Order: sequence, then structure tokens, then C-alpha cells
Amino acid sequence: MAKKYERIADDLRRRIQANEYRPGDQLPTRDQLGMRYRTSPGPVDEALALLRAEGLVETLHGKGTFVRAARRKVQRTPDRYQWEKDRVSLSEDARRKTGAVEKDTGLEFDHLDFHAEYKIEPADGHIGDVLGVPAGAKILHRFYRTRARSEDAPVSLINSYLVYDMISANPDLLNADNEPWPGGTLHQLATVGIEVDRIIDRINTRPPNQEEAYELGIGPGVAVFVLQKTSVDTDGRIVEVSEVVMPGDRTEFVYTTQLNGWDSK
Amino acid sequence: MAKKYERIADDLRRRIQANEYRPGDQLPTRDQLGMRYRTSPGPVDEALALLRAEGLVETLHGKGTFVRAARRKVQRTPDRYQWEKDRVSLSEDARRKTGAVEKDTGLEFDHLDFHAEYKIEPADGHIGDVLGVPAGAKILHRFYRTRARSEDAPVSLINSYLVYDMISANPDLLNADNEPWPGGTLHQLATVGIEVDRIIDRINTRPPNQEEAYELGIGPGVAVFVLQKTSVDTDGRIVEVSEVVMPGDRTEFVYTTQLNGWDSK
DNA sequence: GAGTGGTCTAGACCACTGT
DNA sequence: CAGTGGTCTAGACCACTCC
Repeated sequence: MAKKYERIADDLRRRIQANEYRPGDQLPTRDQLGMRYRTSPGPVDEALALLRAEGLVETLHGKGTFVRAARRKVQRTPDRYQWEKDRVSLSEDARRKTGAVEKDTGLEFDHLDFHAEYKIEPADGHIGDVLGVPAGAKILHRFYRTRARSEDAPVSLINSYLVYDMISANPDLLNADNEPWPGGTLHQLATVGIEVDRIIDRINTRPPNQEEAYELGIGPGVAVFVLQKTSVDTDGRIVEVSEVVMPGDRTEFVYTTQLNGWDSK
Repeated sequence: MAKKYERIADDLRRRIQANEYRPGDQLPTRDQLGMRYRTSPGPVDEALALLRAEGLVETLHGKGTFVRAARRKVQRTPDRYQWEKDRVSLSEDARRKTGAVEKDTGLEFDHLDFHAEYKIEPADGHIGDVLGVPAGAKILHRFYRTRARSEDAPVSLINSYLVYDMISANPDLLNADNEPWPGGTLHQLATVGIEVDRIIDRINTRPPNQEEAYELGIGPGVAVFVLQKTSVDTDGRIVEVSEVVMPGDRTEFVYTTQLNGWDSK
């Protein structure tokens, strides 16, 4: 016999796909499911945990478990990097008009909650390594959180690290009150003469910690993407590293690789 | 008070990171942990499930739970695509020498288990959509599994879809016995005059199904990456779509974006 | 307050591994 | 066989939401 919690999960999954339960509908309560499948709460909970990890349902404590609307995934492509760089040379007004987050989500700025914190701290081993500076070097550590005010829109948590000595020439860059900075990090770096030449994306996946699960509005079983973004300037120096945490069930990365033709060789 | 299973997980995580338990060591048994933390089996199991999802430990049924060696992640970059395309024009001997899998893993071919299955079938809705053909169109569906024979090396499961009419001119392409084909899919397509112009990678993450967890040697809590790779030829036709499933705890994607200079505009 | 899910207890039995 | 983890039982109490 198959495991009970898998049979329950399979049955509920089938019913959801057959539209017996529609997006927004509440599933039967734990006790009702326990009756239906003749089992104790344990297997029911485990089955629902599976469906949550798949992003099929979402549970609101004290309210119930609901079928999630198949949510369009937010696509993240590296096109945004060139787009951001091109914006650097625009007027402040033009830069202010729309930010990178709006470009991703299609949401207006008014519907976004934006939060930024700055801290100056010594590099720990890990950050020192990825920034290419010795541990203990002075680092500007910036933390960003964007949250959409409307119901289930995307969120991301960003930790960004800059080498203090590279950017301290412009004191405005050290003050979180200047966020959101029109034109973003690429423009901030431009104010101290840094031109970013290439950006390296490293993509990993792992389970969220408790805070991430809360902030991103996902269950503890839903994996997150961690994008480590390294910006290298025209002199080959690493000028920024940021770690972006995104919900795995609402995010898709898209990269296009253009190949050289057979003739062109 | 924090949740009990989290306190257990945190404590064990701390002890592992402090090297109290070293890679390969067996953790105390469930009963012993139950004694140590004065709890019933439930919370202990849940704590270990967390650590498994993080890739920190691995459990062998009937044997015990062991600290996993911090495994070097396999990096996957799109450089391989140009490398594969360049190999198409080499001699069969040169192509035979090393395949793409070996390039990724650094392992010799002798240490890899390779398995291929071919099936000709009508496109279902999903595959028809991504291939850009009507549902029901004749499709060559190929399934590949590569498994490293040595202890904990990487594995991937690949489903590849080709439009039958595009490749049937070369009957060798319809026979799984010709796998592994020296030079891979790009060379196979070249034999029927198809030149791939660009490749689009779409990266998602989700929990594994039972079969994937077994084949990839991961617990059900470890997320997998799903890479959907779309190959477009020089005429703009979609010529292949493949879905590659890789273990999330042993894989890292790396993409570099070169930006246009400020001058060059 | 009643209704919901989240966590835990203290067992039990089963499946798998080694001897 | 004994030792391990996997699953389940039948409760219990707590935290949260809504009325």
C-alpha cells in the first residue's frame, strides 16, 4: 500500500486539477479530511505540506487551506541589466519615472512597499571572498525589501554589498534616506566614476529560513531562489555583490544564449 | 518558546558547523535525540527533515542519519552551448573523445552510467505549446539519465522533444541504440541541415516527485531545478525543447551578461 | 466564543539494514 | 536477530481568525 499521506495528496491534487476545488476555494478542514480518509491529523498535515510546497494550495493559520490561483510567474531576465545601464545617462526626472522593480512586475510604484537599510560593517569571510577584499575590510551593507501591496504579488529580499572605499567619495551614497535612488545602483556607482562592464548571475535554490518564509509569504516547504549578482567594472574590479532571495514558486529565470554561426568562424 | 523541532534543528546545525559531528559521522539515533531533547519522535523527525532539505545530512533507511560532505556544486554555464556547437564540425573521433556531461563534471566516461530511451508519440498540450506545434503532432520523445558511478556525483534526468518531421530524414536519429551520439544533439540536428542559432534557458524550482527523488538521490524535501532549454534554429524555428531536472543542492547556474559600454552607443 | 490549523505526546507497527 | 528510520494513531493543547 502506498503511504497514506501520499494518497491523500494525490487525491486532493487530482480534485484540484479536475476543478472540483477552484482557485480561492477552501479545502475541507483538517478534521473533515481526517474523516474522509479515515486517518489521524498527522498524515493530513503532511499531505497538505506537500501541496503547499508545490504551490498548489496556501494555508492561512486560523482561517483554512485554500486553492491558490495559478499565478503568473515573474520572469527575470538579464535584459534588465542593459536597460538599467542605459538609464544611467538619462535625466533625473526620466530615471525617477520608473524603477527596475516596476519593470519586472508591471506594478505602479504606488502599489509597492519599499524599504531600505544601510549599515557600515567589516566584511566577514564569506562577503570578503566574493567581493575580493580581505575579511575585516570596510563594507557598505544595504538591505532592501520590496513588497507589493496588492494581494499576491512578488516580493524579494536583497542584501547588497559595496566596498566602502570605492564609493565614499560621494557621501549621498552612504545614506539610506536617498533610497529609492532614481536609476538604481548602476547610477549610484556612476556618480563615483564606476562603469559596470559585466554582471555575473549565480543561481541557487534552498529552503527558506523562518524570516524569509514570512517576508515572502511562502510556507517553510517552498524553496527559494538565491541569485548572487556580481558586478564587475571596466577595470575588472568587483564593485558590487548582491544576494537576492525570491520565492521559488513565483519566479522564473530566463537567459538567452546567442551562438556564433558556422560561417562566422 | 520557539518550536521544539526548530530548536532541535538549530542545535544540530550548530553542532555540525562546529565540527562536533564531521562529514560522514552518524548522528545520534532518533531515540537518542528524543532522550537528549526530551521529546517524542515527531519533532525529532521534523528537525531531521529540515536538515535534509538543507542538504546538511542524509538519511539511509535502516542505517542512520549521516552528516553530508560539503559537496562541490556542479556549475552549469551557457558556455557549454557554444562549445558544443563548435564541436559539431570536428571529426567523429574528436567528437567521441569527450561529451558534454564529462565537461560539466570532470568525470571520465567510464565512471558514468548513461541511459537513453526513445519514443515516438503525439504531442500533448504542454509540449505542443513549447515546441510551437499543434497538440497531436508527431514528436520524438527522448529520455536520458546520467548517473555517476562514484559515490555522490551529480545526476540529471532529461526529457528531450523533437518534431518528428524535422529530423526523420536521417533514420539514425530515431534509434536510441546510437546514443550516446558523438557530438550530441547539436550534431544530430546538423545531420539534417539544422543549425541552432540561439538557446533559451528557463530555470524553475519545485519539489521532486517520488521518482526524481529516488533517481537523483535526494530526500523529498530537497528542491530540484528544472531547466527548460529551447533551441531555435537560424530560420527562427523551435527545433528542440528539453527539460533537465537537477538536484537543487548540488547545482549552481552561472550566467554572465556583458554590457555595452557608454561610449559604444 | 467557535472554528481553524500548528505542534506535540507516547506510544505502536512496519520496512530496511546489518549480523 | 537487533537496530535503525518511516509512518501512523488518537488523542491533547495552543495560536490565530472571525464573529
